[in-house]
Amino acid sequence: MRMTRQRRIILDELRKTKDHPTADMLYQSVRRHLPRISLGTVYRNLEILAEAGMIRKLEFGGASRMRFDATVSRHSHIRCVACGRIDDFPLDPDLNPEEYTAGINGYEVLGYNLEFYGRCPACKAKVK
Amino acid sequence: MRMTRQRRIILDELRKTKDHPTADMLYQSVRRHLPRISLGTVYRNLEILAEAGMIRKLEFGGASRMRFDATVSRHSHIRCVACGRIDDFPLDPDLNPEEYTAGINGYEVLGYNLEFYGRCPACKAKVK
DNA sequence: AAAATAATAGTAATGATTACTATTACTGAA
DNA sequence: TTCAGTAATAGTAATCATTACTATTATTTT
Ligand SMILES: [Mn+2]
Ligand SMILES: [Mn+2]
Ligand SMILES: [Zn+2]
Ligand SMILES: [Zn+2]
Repeated sequence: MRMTRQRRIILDELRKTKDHPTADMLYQSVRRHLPRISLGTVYRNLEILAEAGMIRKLEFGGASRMRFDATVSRHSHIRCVACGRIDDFPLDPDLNPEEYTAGINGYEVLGYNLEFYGRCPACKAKVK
Repeated sequence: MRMTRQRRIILDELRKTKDHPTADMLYQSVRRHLPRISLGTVYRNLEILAEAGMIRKLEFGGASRMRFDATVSRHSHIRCVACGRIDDFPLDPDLNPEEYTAGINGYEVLGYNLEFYGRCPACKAKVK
């Protein structure tokens, strides 16, 4: 993977913020450094950087757009139901989701979504 | 809310299955009873039924399409990473997510996503 | 029955993401 | 230092699930 000027700046801009910007938000800030970059390049590089494990791609249920995160260590998020803002939500491995009542990051916690992923019986059987 | 023929059949078809069909899958099965129904009507009624609390609308991170569920009581789901199939995943309120290692529904559990929602400090301040 | 209202079928628009393509930039031998 | 091979880019078009629009039809109320 070549670290092109475009790729470098996209990564730097993402690392600058504690937000979890969309591709388009990132496109806007990268454009201040590279006015001729295209949105497609931003998408492609975010995908490649995520693939390489240098950033994380976040897709929330209910929200239409993907978000990107420079923090790759495992953590959860909390989304404001009013404005859509997304903040980090550090997990305590000893707590179950019901027990997070304290207002982390100043948020009022209203609820959570928990979904699992895995391999179904049929797909397990197929490839072993 | 009028219980039209279309709305009734959409609800019935959803209740017939333990799957978590997309709007289009439902559209296909409803069409066997009402060949002239439009996809827009299916979407609109699913929205209205969800609003009324008669069904649940599910939106998973990573999956592009919304899913619908006739079971309205609180439960989680597990998605097969290979084929996209979605099954119910009953939650034990005393367990934290890490502890679901046993293969529920015959699934091999690979991981989970946990996201919270609430109101951020700014939005809390705004409307009280 | 007439008027008011709700819902529908069919179609168009939306919008985020992905795909395509001709051009440009980098790389690493000869 | 060429020069071929490859990777990446800018710009644009396509995709596709969902939503919006609109003229018509169905149901309820008066
Ligand atoms: Mn984060
Ligand atoms: Mn379910
Ligand atoms: Zn907010
Ligand atoms: Zn499967």
